[in-house]
Amino acid sequence: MPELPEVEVVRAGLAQAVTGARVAAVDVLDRRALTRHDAASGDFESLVTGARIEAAVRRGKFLWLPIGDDRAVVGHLGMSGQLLLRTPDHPGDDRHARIRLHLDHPEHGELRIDFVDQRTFGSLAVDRLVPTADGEVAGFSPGVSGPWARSIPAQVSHIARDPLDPAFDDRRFLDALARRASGVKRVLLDQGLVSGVGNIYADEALWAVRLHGEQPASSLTRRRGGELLTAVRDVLGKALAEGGTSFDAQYVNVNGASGYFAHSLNAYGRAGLPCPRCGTPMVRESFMNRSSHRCPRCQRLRMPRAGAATSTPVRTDGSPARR
DNA sequence: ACAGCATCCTGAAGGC
DNA sequence: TGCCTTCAGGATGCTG
Repeated sequence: MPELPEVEVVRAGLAQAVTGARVAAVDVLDRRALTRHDAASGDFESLVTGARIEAAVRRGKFLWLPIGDDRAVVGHLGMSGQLLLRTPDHPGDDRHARIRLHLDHPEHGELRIDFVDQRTFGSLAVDRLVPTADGEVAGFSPGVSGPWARSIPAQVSHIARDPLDPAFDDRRFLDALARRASGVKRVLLDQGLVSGVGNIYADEALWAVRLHGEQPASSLTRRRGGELLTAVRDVLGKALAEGGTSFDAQYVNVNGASGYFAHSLNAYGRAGLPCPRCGTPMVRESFMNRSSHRCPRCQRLRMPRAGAATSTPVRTDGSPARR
């Protein structure tokens, strides 16, 4: 389940069920689900079997289960991955079940985590934990802490903090925006700069602040950049409060239930439908092998005039230039 | 160093 | 019915 809100719903579901559990056995049904596992560090099954799960932590769209102080089981759901909590006797006959973790919890008894993934872009891996670059807590795992808290899986260390992380550095993000000539949507999707935002929530945030996705990031005023960041936080937070976005049974929580945010979408998937703000039919445009959705009236491209000093951002909110 | 594209994979949906 | 094309919420590695 792709973006931050959906991954957080999964993390929260796992945290309350599996923290303190021990891994009794592992079934790897499809080794393609281990493409991010470095076999040089040892066999996935033997590293996980017998381990005690300390917590469930998330940064952006990555989540991990610390096992001991310096290792974790890292998960990424890719486009279609699910982590489902099941009873030990569940048939688990899903066509796309890739990995099963059989757990034993001191209070909840026996249970199972099934990693199910149709398209196999997702994966599990055991990775070593390395100290965070800024020395702060690595990710989101409310109410639980331990020696692992300020460490991050090595393969996640290049991923930026997400905008809901208290240690997210707003100033650094705005500085980066000012330096990037790329379209602002592309920048929002760069997980090395700000994590957790994907195609849906990028379109939603851009709609909220009336920005065209191809607007050069460096053309935004600092103030517009700040408004965009606020909009990103707002849309992620609201989606999270509604349990994430689901269009079909593919995007579900650990119990297989869907979220409700699809009803609240203003831009994504609304090609041909009226813009909720001005009524103009929304358009869909091709972008990076996928789609962008926007209102052609509210979200216009405002290119800097040729010959204008590039250091002077253009106004992008439609208000008359002053001063 | 950065920007942008192709690629991994499976299944659903729509056109003919 | 069947075949073909297009599309899907992601990250990465390669190219220029």
